[in-house]
Amino acid sequence: MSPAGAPLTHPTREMPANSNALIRRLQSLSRLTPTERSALWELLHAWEWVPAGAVIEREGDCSGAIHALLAGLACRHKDFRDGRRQIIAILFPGDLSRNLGGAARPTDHHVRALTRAKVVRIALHHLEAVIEANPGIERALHTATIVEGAVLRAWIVNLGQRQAHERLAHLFCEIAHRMANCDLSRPDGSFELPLTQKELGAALGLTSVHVNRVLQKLRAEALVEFDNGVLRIREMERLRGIANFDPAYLSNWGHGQAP
Amino acid sequence: MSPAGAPLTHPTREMPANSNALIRRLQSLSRLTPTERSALWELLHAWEWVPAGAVIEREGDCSGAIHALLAGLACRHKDFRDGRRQIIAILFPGDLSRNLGGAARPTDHHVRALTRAKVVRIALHHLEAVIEANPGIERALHTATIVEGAVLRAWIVNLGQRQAHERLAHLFCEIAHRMANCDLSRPDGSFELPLTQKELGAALGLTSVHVNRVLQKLRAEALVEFDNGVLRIREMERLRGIANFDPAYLSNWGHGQAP
DNA sequence: CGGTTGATTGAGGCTGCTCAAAAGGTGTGG
DNA sequence: CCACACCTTTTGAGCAGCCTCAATCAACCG
Repeated sequence: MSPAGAPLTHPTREMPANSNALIRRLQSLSRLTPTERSALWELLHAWEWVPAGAVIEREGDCSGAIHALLAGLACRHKDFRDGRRQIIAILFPGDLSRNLGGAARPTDHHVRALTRAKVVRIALHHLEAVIEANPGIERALHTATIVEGAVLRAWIVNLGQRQAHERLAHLFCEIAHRMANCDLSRPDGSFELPLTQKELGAALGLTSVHVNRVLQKLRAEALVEFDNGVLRIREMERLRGIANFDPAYLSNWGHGQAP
Repeated sequence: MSPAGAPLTHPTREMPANSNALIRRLQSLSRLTPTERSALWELLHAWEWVPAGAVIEREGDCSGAIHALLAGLACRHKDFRDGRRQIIAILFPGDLSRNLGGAARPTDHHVRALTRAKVVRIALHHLEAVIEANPGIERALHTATIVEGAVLRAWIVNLGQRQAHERLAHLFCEIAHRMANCDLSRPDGSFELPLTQKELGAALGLTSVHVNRVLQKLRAEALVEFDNGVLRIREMERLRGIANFDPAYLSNWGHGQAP
């Protein structure tokens, strides 16, 4: 809890680095020096809460800023004119709205808060200046981009090859692992997941009606409980078997430190 | 053909940089100095041809090397034990088997030649040394990663929301644009695309039987011709309309130079 | 010529969609 | 406190997109 303030020059007593989701994330991807941690900390103090449903970044935006999610859940999604919506990715605390290096391009999708969310806007020139002085941060950000790419590929496989119940099972497995990585799981393994069935459908390429029926089947087989925005996976092993889920893609073996 | 052992002081007459697909690609993503171009050239002289179907990189591989595709087509794909296969991405000349920074992790999918392909293996430590001396190369590689991410997101939308005929139309549009970017289109806009209907199905999450029927419909409406491994889009505008295709995600506006 | 691979066609069936309506929950205003 | 609107979940009936299985045809190759 307390900052573990090992002074280099003298990293402030005010920097509870471990309480910041982005710093925690980057630290798990690549080692950060105390200087780098405090440089990050400087970027992140002007956060604010936004309500569920708020648009964090609009499609077409090229305002020269990126946003970091510090608490809550968000998603990337693309809307069609006829009402179809695809959720492309789910963002957890510590995720960024854009990848470094692509920040100058207009975004091709919306980023939206799925829950009340703690968000900080980071001006691009500001971030670049910090990176300039702290190459370790750049390395960590690029590693984050790599892991995100692996998740996108897993989603493609999920949408392309699996049937509805396998698809939902896989999504639940992924979310459970990422929740645990963010320390958002309760002791019994359950966690808050305030997604509607419509939103699950938008992530899975299914209608909310069908999600409902599939969910009932998973419930009936005592695999999961999902009520009141809380998901509890009762039999992870069987669920993993159904989904053919392998969590390797979510971690960063090989580079930096392992979780 | 000949390795062009150029001293980096004088940018040799032997370096037809524009004849190398990777150099051309990176150049289009970010400006490269002559020194950087020749440093890249050094990395790429030991290429070889591999036959169609050859595995370029195996799932689970962590050999400390990445592969660059210099000619031909390749794909990333994931296989299930029961025979299902999803093609996750199509690689064009100038694409890499892995993203820089993730090269030390074991790959989570196969990379396979779709046609006879010109491939060069690049040892990781070698690449890192070159990047160390030429930061412009690193920037270009990261931009390539960003663009690749945009393509993955477009595939997720395609698989999740579009019906078979829209899906196929979208894939054809994407391929046509990327072919043109690689100067692989003929004057009449047609190009070689030696994919089987089974492979198209594996990319689109459809069976080859259904791909066949959808293809017939597109043909019947005079939208495309697809015979003998050659695709010709006869009415790009209408095809784009069906697919709801917007090519913006394939380019790199904002950073470096525009195509 | 037989063997193999890919394209094509047909019949039938299942998964997941559409349309519709009812039930449960929540917040708002009278 | 109730009435009302609104959203989400749930359920049902019918349909359609896509799959499965199977067979035929065409091209290529040793």
